[in-house]
Amino acid sequence: MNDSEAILQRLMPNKKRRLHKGDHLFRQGDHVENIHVVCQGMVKLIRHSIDGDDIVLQVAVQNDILAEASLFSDMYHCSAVVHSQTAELSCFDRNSLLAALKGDPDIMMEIVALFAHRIRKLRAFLEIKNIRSAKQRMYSYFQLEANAKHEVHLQLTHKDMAYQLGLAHETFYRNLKCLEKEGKIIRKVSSIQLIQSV
Amino acid sequence: MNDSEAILQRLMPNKKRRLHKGDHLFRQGDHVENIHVVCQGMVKLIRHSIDGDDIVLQVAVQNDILAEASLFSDMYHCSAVVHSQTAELSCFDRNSLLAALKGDPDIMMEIVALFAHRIRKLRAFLEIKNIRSAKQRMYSYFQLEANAKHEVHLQLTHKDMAYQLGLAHETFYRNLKCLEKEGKIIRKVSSIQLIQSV
DNA sequence: CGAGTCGTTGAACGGAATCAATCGTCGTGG
DNA sequence: CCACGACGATTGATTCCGTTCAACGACTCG
Repeated sequence: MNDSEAILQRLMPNKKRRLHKGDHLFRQGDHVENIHVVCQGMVKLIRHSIDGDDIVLQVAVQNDILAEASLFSDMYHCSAVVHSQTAELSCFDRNSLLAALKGDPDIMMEIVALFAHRIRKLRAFLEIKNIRSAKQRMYSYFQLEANAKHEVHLQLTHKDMAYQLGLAHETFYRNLKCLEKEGKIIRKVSSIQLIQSV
Repeated sequence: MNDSEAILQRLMPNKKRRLHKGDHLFRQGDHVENIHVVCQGMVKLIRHSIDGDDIVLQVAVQNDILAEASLFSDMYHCSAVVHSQTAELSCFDRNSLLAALKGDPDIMMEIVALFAHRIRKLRAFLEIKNIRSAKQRMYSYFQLEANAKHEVHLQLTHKDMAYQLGLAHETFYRNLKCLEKEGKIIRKVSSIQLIQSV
């Protein structure tokens, strides 16, 4: 269960699907029938362009809604392929969802809030990727993801985090070690503790 | 006028504000009174952390809504500073906006659609920033921004585009030249024409 | 038990950042 | 009206840091 799924579930029942690496959830050009939320695993959204170049539009992990925009489109503008060994998805019928939304302004407002929150986070992330230094970029990321106790709860593997930060995983490991050595963070089993400097 | 402003204007009247470089639109901790849309110029959203590090959350340009999430918060979680020489903003009273939204499900749905669209674009952008090669990153960006005629209309200066792509502006110029030399693009006065390969 | 992947470290290379300098343009103010 | 400053656009030279290639141990899952 996760935020996105929880809100949508209050609107209508959902179905769970379990898929495996390489499976297509949908293909570019398909008619939009379902809206999906990732419960477990990793799904890549890919846009195929005319000249053969594929652009990766999103690497969706836990709690991500697959192609929010497909709610408002009859056709998928990209393909979704499972990238992890397995993936579990929550499916909602698109038309029922739209109808239910229209009939429930309160939940619609919650959706607006959820989306607004996502946008803020994505924007912050974009700026973090403008930081040249790998170490600083990582540290800013931790600051952003940290809770009130300055803990970063790790939901992704280090390798996946490295990818999201736009770093080679080796660089990520090296700088993680370095940050620890400098006393700026403490690595724990499934979290990272940030240390306040002064 | 722009998309964001247009939708909000149908809900309620707005006020225009003109500001200058260095002006604060609001400060972290301030009570949220207005929602702003950038009409012209560049505004930086900055979060100040306890240990003095400032994280840039967003560099807002034309058509961007400043801190969508502030709609659902009583206090600003970041400061907004004008970064260009001048900036023109459209202001909407937050409480009136919320009330108007609740009373108009159709427009609320449009907002959901607008946000969904933004999210998709931001996600695509994030993935583009994972492309290591400057040239490929730029080309993917152009593909993403291109209209049906494979034209990219330039709203930002090259320097600003470079920044958004996370590149030094020199690198941007060099690779722009290179892409043109390779016949992949044609530079025009206020647009770039993409050439389909094969 | 073996395949696959994560986590980790080392060495070398390459490409982007950085520093630096020039030209053109635009706006401003004396 | 022109001189001046500010900034965008452009190119060259050099440096540096992140990528890449490579290799290994640990762990999980079938």
